[in-house]
Amino acid sequence: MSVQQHYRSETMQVVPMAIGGSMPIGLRRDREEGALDAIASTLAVARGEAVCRDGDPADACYRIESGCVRVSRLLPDGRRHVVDFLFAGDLFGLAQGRDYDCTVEAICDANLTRYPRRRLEALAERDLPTCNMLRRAAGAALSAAQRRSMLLAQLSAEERLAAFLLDLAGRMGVSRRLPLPMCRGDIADYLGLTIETVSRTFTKFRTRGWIELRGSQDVTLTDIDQLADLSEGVFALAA
Amino acid sequence: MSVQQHYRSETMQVVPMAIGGSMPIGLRRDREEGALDAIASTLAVARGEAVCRDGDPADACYRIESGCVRVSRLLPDGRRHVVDFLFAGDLFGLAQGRDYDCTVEAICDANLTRYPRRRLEALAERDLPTCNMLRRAAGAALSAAQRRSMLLAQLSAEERLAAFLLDLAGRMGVSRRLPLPMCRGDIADYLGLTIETVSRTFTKFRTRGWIELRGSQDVTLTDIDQLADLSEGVFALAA
DNA sequence: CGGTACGTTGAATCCGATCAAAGCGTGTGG
DNA sequence: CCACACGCTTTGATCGGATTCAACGTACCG
Repeated sequence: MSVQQHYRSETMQVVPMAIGGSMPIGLRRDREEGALDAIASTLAVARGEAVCRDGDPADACYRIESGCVRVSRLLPDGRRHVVDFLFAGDLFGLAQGRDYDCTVEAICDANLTRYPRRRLEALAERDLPTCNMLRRAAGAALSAAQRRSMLLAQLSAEERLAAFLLDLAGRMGVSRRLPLPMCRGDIADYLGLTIETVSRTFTKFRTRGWIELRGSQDVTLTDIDQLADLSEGVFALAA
Repeated sequence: MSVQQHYRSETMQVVPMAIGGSMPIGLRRDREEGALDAIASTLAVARGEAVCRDGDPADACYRIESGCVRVSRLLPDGRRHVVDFLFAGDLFGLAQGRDYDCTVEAICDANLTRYPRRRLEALAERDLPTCNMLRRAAGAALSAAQRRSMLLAQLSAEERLAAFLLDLAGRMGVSRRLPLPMCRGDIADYLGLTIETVSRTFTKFRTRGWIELRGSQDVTLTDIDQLADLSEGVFALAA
């Protein structure tokens, strides 16, 4: 069974999240694009570079065109939380606060489209198609965020990693071979685990023959049924 | 320091979440209410009764007018996850799927306003103010859901309960004395802990003099600073 | 070559889960 | 009115999965 099949049940378009009140989306280039294009500019970000930082004035919203970015926050005591990984088609930055409450960094070279926040908000206020698109995007992102809460609240380390791998494969549109753009530490902070636990769990999956690893960032899912079974259908609830 | 002060930093209006792609909100009765009122009806639900069940056709969206409801889901293996508790002003049911993916039950007698889903969606499609209100509500709900993910991923049992109590006090609009409408099991399934751990943590807080308990559902927050300190500012990030 | 950053593996520890039993409160029926 | 049962909560003892601490391996780069 392919990953796509597992994920077909989802809302069709793979939908990620976004940052603090900002939403992630599967924005479609279609009719109304004209209005959006009028205020858009493009931006290339090299691997490791930040797009914005927690605390900066939130003056723009972005769409990922290619590459992958990591959205993260720090707790006062230094613990880091990875809010999400965003891929092509995802939006972020529609925060309601004056400032960003997340840091966004490229983990692969990425190309973004930039929408000035004031102008995008003004457009949404008066343009029904834009408003509806953002509304739908936010709804989908909310749905994804709630599934993630369930994952974090109820699943074990193995279950979390299995769900993560399947979700990622679905979002990246691959069926078996999955090039992981992020490092173990990123995955750990995303899943609420430690680096060591993530690493050990990868090893377990490998020794059970559920995945193959050709280097730490190149995973092949060899037994998707087992992984899906373990993941408790967290990402197939909207069946 | 009062709980309100701790929470003033939040988006003004206390904003809860909603169910699967549906959003929770602080809906304001204002100008455009006319259009919404035209399709609204009211509904009283007694404590313990269900408003809708996971798997039912999702034919309506609701706003809580009074009381409190619990939104929950079951994993295939029987584990339960409490997605949220909703109070007066909160919305739920704007799911994108054909069916509800959550069960919603009253934990206090509650009064709801019911909006037929097809008509509400049609209204949002053509009415800019309604669309914008839903868009904002979804954004706020998303922001809240992301804070909750951080809580679940990074905080210890004590930190989670402290954050929960402060959040609840803020949402219920009380400063110190907090009538808990939900039982220990509900809190456990909301925070990703067990009943026993929740109970023990309440006891710890009591013996440290941070809270007083007059019966298990009547809590008084006596040292909010300590609780806020423990909660790592998870609910004050949008400062 | 070192050096550095990342990943894996091992051993010890700890927090929260699990198993078990005992309190408590409320409501119902004898 | 009391006895009892049932549901919820608290507390105790033990277990186990994930973290922590530590070491080693590996790849990349100056």
